[in-house]
Amino acid sequence: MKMEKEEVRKGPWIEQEDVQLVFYVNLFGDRRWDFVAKVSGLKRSGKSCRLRWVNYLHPDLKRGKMTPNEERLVVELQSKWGNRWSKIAQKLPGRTDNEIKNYWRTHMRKKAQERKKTKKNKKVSSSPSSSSTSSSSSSSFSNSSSTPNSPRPGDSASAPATGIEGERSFYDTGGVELPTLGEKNKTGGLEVEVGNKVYSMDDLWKEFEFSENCPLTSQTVASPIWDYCPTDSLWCMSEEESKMLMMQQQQPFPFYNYMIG
DNA sequence: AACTGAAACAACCGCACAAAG
DNA sequence: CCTTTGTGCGGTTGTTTCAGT
Repeated sequence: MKMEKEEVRKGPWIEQEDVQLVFYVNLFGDRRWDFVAKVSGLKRSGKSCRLRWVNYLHPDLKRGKMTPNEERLVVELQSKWGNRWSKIAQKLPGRTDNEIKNYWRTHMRKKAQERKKTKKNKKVSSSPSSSSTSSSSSSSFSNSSSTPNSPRPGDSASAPATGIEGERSFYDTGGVELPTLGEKNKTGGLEVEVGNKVYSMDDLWKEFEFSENCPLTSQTVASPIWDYCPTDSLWCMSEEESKMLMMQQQQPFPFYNYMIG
C-alpha cells in the first residue's frame, strides 16, 4: 500500500488526537494500525498510532510509580533475559516495555553512580555500608553488555506482543476483531467483514453501544484520556451522543467521509 | 525565587520478521 | 520464489517534571 505523500504529524499528541485514536481503535481493534491511522484521519503513521495506544492510551495501563515488587521483578527478569523488554513486560501486567525500558535506564544510571561512589568510598575508607537507598535491586545488576542481548531467535518466542502461543497479548484490546476487514468496501457500501459475518455500519454502531459488554467500562481506567471522555467513555455512549460529540470536534471525524465518501 | 542537574516520561528511528500478493 | 507491507521490538533522543542548592 503506498502511503500518500501527505505530511505526517510528529511530536507530542494532543488531546483531540487521543480521543480520535481511541475511538477508532475501539471501532476496528488494535491490529490494523495503518488502516486505523488512515481511516481516523489522523496525520500520523500507523506506527505512531500503535505506539501511542500501547504506551499511553491502552485502558489496562497502570500508571504511576513502579512498586518495589515490580522493581524487583524487573531487575530479576532483566538479569535472566537481558533486554527483552517486551518479554519482561508480559510479566508485569499493566506495564509497557517502554516504561520498563525507561525504568531500567534510570535504574542503571543510579547503579552506575552508586558504584562510582562506593568505589571512591572504598578507596577512602575500607568501611562498607554504602547506604544505598534503592538497594533492593542491588546484586543482580547486570548491564546489557554483561547480559548479551540474546539475539532474537526467529523471534517467534519474542513475538511477544502477541504473547505466547494462543495467549492474547496484553495490548490486545479485543476490540472488534477484523481479521479480514475489507478495508474500504470495494463497492463503496458501508459494510465491514468480521470473521465470516458482514456487518453494516449500523451494526457497527450498535456494536458500539454495547455499553453492557463494553470491556472498558468495567475496568479501572488509567489513561488521562479516559478521564477526558465525559462520564462514560466515548464508545459507551449512545449513538446519538457519540455523533453529537463528533460534530463538536472542530474537525469532525473523517471516518464518515472515508466510509461514505 | 531562580537556577541547575537528575529522573521520568513520551516519542521517533531503524531493523527484523511474518504474511500477503 | 521475490517483493511489498504491516507490525513489533529495542535503542535512542527530546521534553517535561521534580528536587536540591
